[in-house]
Amino acid sequence: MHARAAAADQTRRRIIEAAIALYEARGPADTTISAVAEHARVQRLTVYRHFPDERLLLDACWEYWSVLHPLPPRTQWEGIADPRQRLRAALDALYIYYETAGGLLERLLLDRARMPALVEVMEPFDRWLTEARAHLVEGWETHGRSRQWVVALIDHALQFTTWASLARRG
Amino acid sequence: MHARAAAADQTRRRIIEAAIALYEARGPADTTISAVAEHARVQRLTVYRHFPDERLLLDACWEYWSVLHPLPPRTQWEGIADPRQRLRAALDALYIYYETAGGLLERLLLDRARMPALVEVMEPFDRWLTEARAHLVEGWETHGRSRQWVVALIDHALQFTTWASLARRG
DNA sequence: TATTGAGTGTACAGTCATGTTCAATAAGGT
DNA sequence: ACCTTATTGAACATGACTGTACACTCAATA
Repeated sequence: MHARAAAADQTRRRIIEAAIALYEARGPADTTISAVAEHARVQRLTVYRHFPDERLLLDACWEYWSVLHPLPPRTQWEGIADPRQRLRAALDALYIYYETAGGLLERLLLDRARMPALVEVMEPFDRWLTEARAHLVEGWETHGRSRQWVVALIDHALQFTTWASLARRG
Repeated sequence: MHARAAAADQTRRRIIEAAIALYEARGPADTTISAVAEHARVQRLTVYRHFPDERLLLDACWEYWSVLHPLPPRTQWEGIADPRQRLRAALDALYIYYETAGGLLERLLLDRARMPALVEVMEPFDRWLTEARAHLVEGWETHGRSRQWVVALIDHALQFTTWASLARRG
């Protein structure tokens, strides 16, 4: 019970990689099981065998992909006392992440409105952002501005769309 | 030949308004002809009679909606000499537009990737942004930064996503 | 060697939207 | 009163995708 399971795992991986490729190309909401099977050069039934529910495929893809594109560890900046330097370090790390993960991430974020399951699947990403923001808004002086202003700006800087908009022009 | 044409126009308007409502709720890409007919309380065939092609419906909706939500005239700021004040005036006007038009605009921008026709339909909007940017980037002093930096920042400030992200928190 | 099971090929029923046709209705126009 | 026409209601063929079923192959395993 070894070479057998390995072959099955190989098939499973092919399916996952095909799904991710299609997610990236057309977005998960427009990716059909049929297309995944075809792209993985596998019978449609085989996909159902490995992933009876589409949600299971989604989970598997996210897990597989998360290992290839890990979110930057918060330890990189949470020791920095100066809020300005801390934010800079955090944004540097986050923007590198966006740079490498952006291909799929963009599609996932776009399709969240249409696929409720995506919101749950991407929960680690949202939690990362939320916790990072909570940490990064501490310690700033509000030069006359309201504190809400600082939060809004930092939150905006963390958004993927912000990085995408700025990166488009360098 | 009067009350007759008026009634037909009324039906046409009901269809357009129903379509816009659905575009705003689910996005144009996920709006079916059947749903439009149902929402307008009209037979599906009637929709086809008025708009043989889905593209024609899209055009009619954009035209109808554009009148209700006109883009701010560029004359509001193009006379201002100081680039800083000029940008401020332009952003004020644009953000008011986003405030009122955002409901549908957000959906249209989201669905552009899936509906090539949308890109053509929204061409006036894109052209507005392009021309505004070309005008607004003039006259700035680049304090050591490259000129590309100025363009990127102004372009970013004009984006709908920027307004949406900042407006979410005030 | 007999068995197990992953994967195949085909098939069928069900759903949903499309696009088109046809006869019937009801109201406006002349 | 007679024509015109927008709208209706029903029908039909088509296409894409889903989910499930069944019989089959072939290689790994015990």
